[in-house]
Parts: sequence; C-alpha cells; structure tokens
Amino acid sequence: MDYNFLATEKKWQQYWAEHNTFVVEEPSDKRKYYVLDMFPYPSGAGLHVGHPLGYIASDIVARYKRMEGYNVLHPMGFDSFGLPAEQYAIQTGTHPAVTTERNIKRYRKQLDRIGFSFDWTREVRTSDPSYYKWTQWTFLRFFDHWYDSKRNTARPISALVELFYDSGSKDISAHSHPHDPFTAQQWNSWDEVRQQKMLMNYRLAYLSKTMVNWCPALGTVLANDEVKDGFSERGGHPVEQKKMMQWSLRISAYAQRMLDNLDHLNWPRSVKEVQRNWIGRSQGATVHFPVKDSDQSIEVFTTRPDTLYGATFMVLAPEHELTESLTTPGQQKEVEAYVQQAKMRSERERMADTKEVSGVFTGSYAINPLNGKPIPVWVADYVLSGYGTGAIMSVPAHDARDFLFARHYHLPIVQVVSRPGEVLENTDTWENAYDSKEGHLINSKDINGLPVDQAINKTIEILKEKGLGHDTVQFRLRDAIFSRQRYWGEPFPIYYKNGMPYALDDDQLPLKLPEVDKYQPTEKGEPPLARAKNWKTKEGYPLETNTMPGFAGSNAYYYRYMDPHNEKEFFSKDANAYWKDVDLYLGGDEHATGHLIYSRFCAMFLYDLGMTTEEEPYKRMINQGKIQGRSSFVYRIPGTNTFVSYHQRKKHKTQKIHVDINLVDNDVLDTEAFKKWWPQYKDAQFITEEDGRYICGREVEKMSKSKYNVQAPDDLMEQYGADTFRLYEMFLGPLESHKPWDTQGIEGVFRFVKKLWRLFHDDQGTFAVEDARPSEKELKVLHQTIKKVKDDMERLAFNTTVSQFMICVNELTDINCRKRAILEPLTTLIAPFAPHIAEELWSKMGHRDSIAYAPIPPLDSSFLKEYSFEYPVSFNGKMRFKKALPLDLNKEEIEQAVLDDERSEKYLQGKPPKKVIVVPKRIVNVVVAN
RNA sequence: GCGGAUGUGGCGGAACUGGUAGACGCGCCAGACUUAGGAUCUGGUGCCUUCGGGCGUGUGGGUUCGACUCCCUCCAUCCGCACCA
Repeated sequence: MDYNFLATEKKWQQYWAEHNTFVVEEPSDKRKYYVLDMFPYPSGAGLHVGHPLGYIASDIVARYKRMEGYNVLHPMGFDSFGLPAEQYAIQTGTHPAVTTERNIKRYRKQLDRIGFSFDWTREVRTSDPSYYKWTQWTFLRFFDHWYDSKRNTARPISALVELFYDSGSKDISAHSHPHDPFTAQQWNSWDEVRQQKMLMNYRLAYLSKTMVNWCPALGTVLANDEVKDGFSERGGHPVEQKKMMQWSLRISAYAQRMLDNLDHLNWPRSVKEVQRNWIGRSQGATVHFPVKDSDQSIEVFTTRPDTLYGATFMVLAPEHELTESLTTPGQQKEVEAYVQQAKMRSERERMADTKEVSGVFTGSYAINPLNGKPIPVWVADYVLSGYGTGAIMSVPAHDARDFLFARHYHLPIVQVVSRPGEVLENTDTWENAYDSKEGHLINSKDINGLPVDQAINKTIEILKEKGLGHDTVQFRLRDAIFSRQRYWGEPFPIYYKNGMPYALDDDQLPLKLPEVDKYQPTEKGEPPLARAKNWKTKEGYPLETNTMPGFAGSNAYYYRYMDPHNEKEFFSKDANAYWKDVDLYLGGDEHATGHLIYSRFCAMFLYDLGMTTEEEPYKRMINQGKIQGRSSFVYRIPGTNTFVSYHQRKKHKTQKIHVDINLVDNDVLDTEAFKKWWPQYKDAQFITEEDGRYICGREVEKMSKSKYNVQAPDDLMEQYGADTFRLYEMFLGPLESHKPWDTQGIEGVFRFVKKLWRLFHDDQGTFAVEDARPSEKELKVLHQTIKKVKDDMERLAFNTTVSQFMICVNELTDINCRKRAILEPLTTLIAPFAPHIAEELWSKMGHRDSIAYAPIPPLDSSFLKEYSFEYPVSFNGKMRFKKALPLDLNKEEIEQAVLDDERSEKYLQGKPPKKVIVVPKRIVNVVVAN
C-alpha cells in the first residue's frame, strides 16, 4: 500500500489545530527562542513557489528548537496596509479592507497547507485597529521626545521645556533643526504658537517644509528607499522633487548608534555593508569662507581640509540660499536662467547626464580663509543641496568632479598634494585629478611637508583657532519622510489648533480610518481623508489628513508578537524581559535600506524609553535567496505557424517565444496541448528532432506571469504533498543563494518520501517495525545522521541535511533494517523537515502525543568510531591506489605498509622515494624524483 | 566609477580548519518485473583515450609534498550604491 500523503497531511494539520499544538505556553521556565519571518504583504496573486522558502527554513528551525526543549515563539502576521489594495479600490470602489481580508484568507489557506507550526493565536495585522493603535501610540512617543546628543538618548519634550524655561537654548546639545539661540526670558515671553514652533525643531516626529520625492501618478510623497533611479519602487512611476509640508522622523539622530551597532550583529555581510553606505558617515571639517566685499560667508563641508590651499573656486547648489544674494547684477540673467533650468530638470534627468558639466559664475568672490586669496563663486548642479551645506570649496587638483569642472571652464588648478617620492608637477598636462590620500602637502605654507592625515588634523586646529571652522561628521542618512497622501494607511493621531499640530490623548486611540466616498484625492488636491465627514475632534479641531507610510506598521511588529492581546500596553515589560529579541530573522535582502533601518531605529528609540531590554531587534539574520523561474521557449518561423525544435532552430530564421511551462515536460513539448493553448496555435506545424520529439529551449529568468514560468505551490502540493514540497525547497541548494526552480527535480525527493514510508512497512504494506537489537552498522548510520543534522542546523545548511536523510534511508533499506531503536530516532530527526509523515509514523509506532515535542536523540560519537581507514595513496600528488590500514598504526608503520605494497613498485620505478608524507586518517603522498 | 557576492559534469548542487573533486538528487544509458508504463527495482554515467594512461573546479601565474580551498592577475555574471564634497 502506498503512502497516502493527501489524507495524512490533512489529518495532522487538523490535529495540530485542534490540539493547539503550537500555541506558545507562557510564562515558562524553558529557555526562549524567537524565530521570525518577515511578514508578507497579502497580495492578490497569492503565494508562488519562491515565497515559502524562508518560511520553510524558519519552520524547520522552530520545530527543531522545540524538540531541543526551547520555548519557541514562531508567529506570523500580515503587513496589510499598502498600495495595491488601494489602487484596486480606486479602480473598482471596493473597500481596501475587503480586498485585504480576502487576500489574507487565501494566504492563510496556502500557508496552512504547507504545514507550518505558527502560533496563529498571536497573529498581527498592521491594518487592524487593535494593532495600529500601537503604531499610532509609538508615533506619539516620537512626537513627544527629542534627542539629547550629550546623553545620547531620547528624552521627553517636557524635560526640554523645563530646560528652556530655566535657561533658554544655550546649554542644550540636541539633534535639532538649526535656529537662533534664545534666552529663558525670551522663551517665557513667547505665546504658545511660537513655543510650539520652536519645539518642532526638536521633536523626533516633526512637521516641516522639506524637499520631498513627489510621485504624481501615485499622488503621494515617498521615502528615499521607496525611490529607485528616479522612479517609484511600487509601480515604477516617475518621481519629482517638490517642497512640501510633511511629517518626518528624525532618524538621523540615531545614525552614529546605528552604524556602531552594526559591528556586533550576526547579519549577512552584504546587508551590513548596504546599511553602512546608506548611513554614509564621513568625517571632515566645516569651513567658513567670507564673501569679498560683503558681511556674508559661505559655509562648506569638506573631508579634505588639508587641500584648502588648493581651493581655486567655490560652487553653490542652485537651490542654495545665498545663490540669489551673491549674484552680481551683471550675472543675474545668466544665473537666474540656470537656476530655473536646474529646477525644471527632474532628479532623473539630472542623474542621467552626470558627465555633462554645467554651471555659471555668480560674479562674486569668496576669500580663502587661510591664504586670503579671492576665489570665484559659481553655481552648478553637480553640488547637491541635500548633502552637507549645499556648497563646496573646489580643489580641482585633488577631486575628480572639480577637475572636470575646472577644465571645462578654464579655472586654475593648483597642486597641493604630491605623490610619494615626487615633487611638484605641471597640472596643465594632467588628465585626472590626484585624489588619493597618499603623499604629502606642498604649496600650503604651515602644513607643507606633512602627510595628508596629519595635514587634515593640523588644518582643523588652525581653523578652530581662527574661528573659521571646526571638525564635523556628516551623514548621508536623511530623516525619514513619514506622511503619505493616501487612504489605506494609519491615520495620524494629530489634530490642528491655530495651525499647530497637537497629539490626541492616548485614550483616544486607535483613531480609526474614516469611511470615504472615493479613494482619490479631493478636487483641491488634498489627501483622501479630507473627504471624510466630520474628520475632526470632539472639540471641533480638524484632524490630520495624511496617513502613515507602508513601513510604519512593520517598525515594531516583532514586539507585539510577544504580547499580542495586551489592551493596556503595546507589550508588557515582563513579556519583553522574557522574549527580549529575535534570535533568528529570515527575510529578503531587498529590505536592507527600508524596513531593516527603520525597525532598528524604532527598537533603539523604545529602548531609550526604557520599554525594552535590547537595543537591537534582530540578533541573527539570514536572507533567503530568490527562486527564479525556468522558462521554456518555442521557436517560430516569423510570419508562419511553424515551430522549430531546439536543435533544428539554427537551420531556420526563428523567433523565440515563451511557452507555458505546464505544457513542457523535461524540455519536451506536449504539441497537442500546445495547439490548444491559444486559438492561434490551433493549426501549428512542428519541425521536430529526428526522433519526432519537439525540444524546447530553456532559460533561467525571474518568475513572472508574462513569462509563463510561474510555479504555484498549490498544484505541487496536490501532486506530491507538503512534506515533499518542504524537503524539495530545502534540497534545491543553499538557503541564501538564488536558484532556479526545476520542476523535474522534485521527483527524486518524492521517491525518498515513499522510500522512507516503505522502510517502515513490509512488501504487503503492513507496518513492520520490530524491536530487535540494532547492529553496529545501523547505529553508525543513525549517528552519522544525528551528527549531520546537528551540524547543519547551526549553519542552516538544510540541502545537505536532506542528502544525509537520503543516504541514511538508502542504507537502511539496503540492509533491511526495520528496528525501532533506529527508526524511532530517525523519525524525530526528520520531523522538523517532513512533519506530517513523521507524525504518522510516530503514532504508528505507538505514541499518543505529537512528535512536535519529542526530544532530538543525543549524539553518541562512540558509534562513529572507525577502526581502519582506506588511505588514498598518491605519488607526486596523484592518487594511484587505495589501501585500507588499521587506524592504530603510527606514521612509520603506515609508510612502510604503503612502500611494501606491490602496487608501489610501478610508481617508484626502482628509485627510493624522496619523501613520504603521511597524514593519519587522511592521505599518504609519496614524492618520487623524476 | 565604488562596494558586495558568485563562477565545480548535460542540470541543481557536495567537499569540515589545504589532504580521495563531483556526495545527494535530476536527466541520460542499459537491464529486470510488466499488456503497458511517466510505477518499482538493479547496474552504469566528468571529459579524452592507442585502455598504459592523460586532462579536469572561469583565465593566467604563485606558495605547497599536495590547492575548488591560500596569495596575485585578468575575465564573466548577478546584486547594491552612484555627482555624498
């Protein structure tokens, strides 16, 4: 009787649900283990074969850790606010909540079919008011805190107000927007609006008029990580720069801490690297350049203050605030035209032609603060307004971009750093700037002769003394723009009084999304929430009409799983003290600059508030690779309905066309099915191979509908069952690497599952496990498997674990082993990977309880002991023959045994060996002179 | 341009700190049982070969008794970032 996987899998999935097998018990004396998957956005397309890869791996870890005796938190939920449901709502009028609910149901069904051990009683959905209550609550904490950069922690706004009240702004060292200093008297004399405006410069969630990424097609602003190459990440619509009043989170306050902590995280190197680049710390100096014949000065940031003597001109970004006032009447027309043109150019265009040099002279001169020389001030769009001070000193001899600019506009190039061992060169003949930090200073008065690193420090000292500058650290990381002009997101718990935003009281939360008649912006261009009737507080103050961005709900969701039903708090201190942080986090590396930055920031903030025990949320992270599609192609002779088989295609002029992978088996096309695929192929003709088969071409590509290469897990589950599917996804290759989906390969794993079943049954299909004593050989293969499972679990190298299971089952089958003492431990080892068949066999072996909490068998290495070893014998590094020798021989004895072997004569050719290398239990290598 | 990753049979991939390259599986070939099989089982399968052997882990070099593994060079592919001063 064959294994009936469909019935068995259904039975155990029901059993787990009915017995609450995976509901986490708490409190517990057991050690905790928290395995988390990045929760999905429930899209309308459902799961394809690539999605569950990470979930299967994490489920194996969760199940294994449970069997090791850990109390395992393994939850799942849905990141259910997002654009697709809203776009669908705009088109059809269906409320996004309805679409979302439907999609979640489908996801849940698909996930359950795979046999995951999630504790669904802890499910969170970001679009559920009982959850977004805490997203709003967290936002209000951001709103109500500022960052004290002396103490390096977030502190309540009330503490800041006290400081202002006592001594004004002078003693405060905070991460804030720049503003004029004020005294206590001034503060106390201000009215509420003015005080609130000042506080806005400090709040960690603040409202400000900033340059934003505006996406007209989506009708909303986007954060930097949501824009790729000038297009929106979702939908690929063009994005433009625009100044708007927006909410932002002051994430830049945490830049240094986020950078420092990266060193201690057990994360993939590449993700850490991406984050380092994204944070983009650079150390340098701020330098003030007085403007000639003016009391203004230009502030620049430079990482190379040592090259100050080589600064021969300055450049302002077109948007720079001094651009207008520094333009002399004679240059006005030209500058205005240039600034206007720069404004018109989209971010996209500006990035596209970075090689084009363009700029215009303002007519003004600045004074080099060290040598007093006047240098011209230009405006050019190669200087970005958003980085540093939006102005630079240009050192064309030692900066590639400045060099290009100087050459183009014939500006002087003065060398101030010489290469090691060389002296002054003629810069007129240079083809490139010399921007290396190797070398020493020349043409630079007090710092001449110093190597670059010392010159940097010395220059900063001099600037400090003269009051012309100071050392500075710049970050590329910008504050996160936090508002969206959208419907399907968390409403801000904010109302307006006299034009200033105020927080709703906590007991007003959640502020639920209102009903609207349409999901589009209003005719006046306001966000959809402005359509809601009575969108105001009880007192009549208008509520904020923006909503929060997609990443708001995922910033801190991992905390909510710890205490998901708490109505009084986001999560209790006790729950957090027990679960602490995520031990293993699985998800895609595409979140490296978005979710993984924001949630680290949020975790750090909640830590500052004293709510949590850990500063970092995810101790260890693994990025699962993507599963690519394997597309199949037919080759049509253009203009005909004739298709040429793969190997014949060169004989004709053909075009390659994607064909549905379901019509292809092992590259052979089912030509009858193909004719029925589309009406136009009804009369298709085929030029086949000699054996009459039509062979398709294949290629590895991204899985996508349009390429007809999408493999849905549902069909496979019907055909092979969940256990086979789980094993196969793991067997495919290393978890982290991208790999193509091969529909053929699953057969091999399916055979393994059936073979496993047969191992427990006789030829008649009767369960036949017996209680006989196991042999040494049987114990050896079992313990080899135990060892492999344990080792691989550490590295999450499940592909080789599955191989070992196959080896083990093959061997036990060969020696006809049906012994309980072997098969019972083997079943527990396989249980995390193929839980359904394991449960079934476990219960057949007489167990009443689920295998989910059965202990993993301990490794006894004594069974692995070898008494002899088959030495590969090499002559001059080439393996010639093998010789089995007892392991207790010493090196000399091994050497002698090998040289005495008659097969050695041939390779020695009568000569004595020059040298013999013996590595016990590894190899023998004989070196012969030739 | 900068940074990261990867390159092993027809295919997916194994190979721990340098020590038998190709485990395991797919596919393919041959055979058994079968009316039949796309079920099951057995054997074979890196390439070349004059059957002695030779060649083989992207390329070329180096270190070593010995290199997929370490060092240098170059090439290819993929992924980030990209006027960041």
